[in-house]
Amino acid sequence: MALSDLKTDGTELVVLSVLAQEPQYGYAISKHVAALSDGAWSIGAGQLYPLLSKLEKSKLVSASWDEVKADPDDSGGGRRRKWYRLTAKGKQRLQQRIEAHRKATAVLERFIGGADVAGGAA
Amino acid sequence: MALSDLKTDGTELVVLSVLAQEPQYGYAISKHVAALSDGAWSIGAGQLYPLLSKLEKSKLVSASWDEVKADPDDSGGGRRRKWYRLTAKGKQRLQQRIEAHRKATAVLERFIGGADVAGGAA
DNA sequence: GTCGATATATCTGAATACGATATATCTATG
DNA sequence: CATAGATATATCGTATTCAGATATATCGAC
Repeated sequence: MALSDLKTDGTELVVLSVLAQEPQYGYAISKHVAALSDGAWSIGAGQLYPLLSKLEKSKLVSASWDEVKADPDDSGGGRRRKWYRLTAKGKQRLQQRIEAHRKATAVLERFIGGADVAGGAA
Repeated sequence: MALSDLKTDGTELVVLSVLAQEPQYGYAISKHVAALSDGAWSIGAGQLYPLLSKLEKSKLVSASWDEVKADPDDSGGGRRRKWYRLTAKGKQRLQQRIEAHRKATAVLERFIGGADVAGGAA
């Protein structure tokens, strides 16, 4: 496993978690991540869209375009948003990721615990 | 921060933690990691030695060769081993990494907590 | 009508991971 | 003695991944 669980795409875990609460479009996901992490984390467009595309291909999320026509008089079409929602398969994957993360964190605590002489925690 | 703290070199954190307990040589570190993680994790030579070299250059660890002569009486000795020990700077770095990891884990729980509807909790 | 925010998407240079490879010593077995 | 496997350190090469830069287009504010 080569320590992979410590980093097995934290971005994927976060995005799946966000989508587990409600369907979102890409830009909103990135804003949501920044907000919920108090600005500590950010997902750039260069990571988000390839990831969403990958998730869609592997059937973990389903996607559909929402054509927003704000007003019938509006000559233009409207801003296009692509909405993503978790599939049943995606929910399974999310639970797997959560379990793997918690297990990896527990193992890591064995290492950290023995070394954390200044932190105070036992 | 781009979600980096979730994975900011878990290998480095683990290696520093191992060295925080007592000086070790490379091969022993890799065996120790496998043992303490119940075989869940492994650090290949291709990752370990470049990492140790990097840590040494940045003064987080100090290293010295243990030249054991091929003494017939000295069973188990005679092979060249390079011993690594944490420097004061390395201990500081380790504490920083531990804090960053715990903080990142706490933030991640905000995301996971809202999504973990099927897990043991709920 | 220009600027910044919204919105999706790809490209690219840099860093990293991990297995494979190389060298050499020690131990166990035939 | 020969051979193989474990110990021990170290580099290489390919593949993946990152994160910023770039591209396109709409919308609201001034």
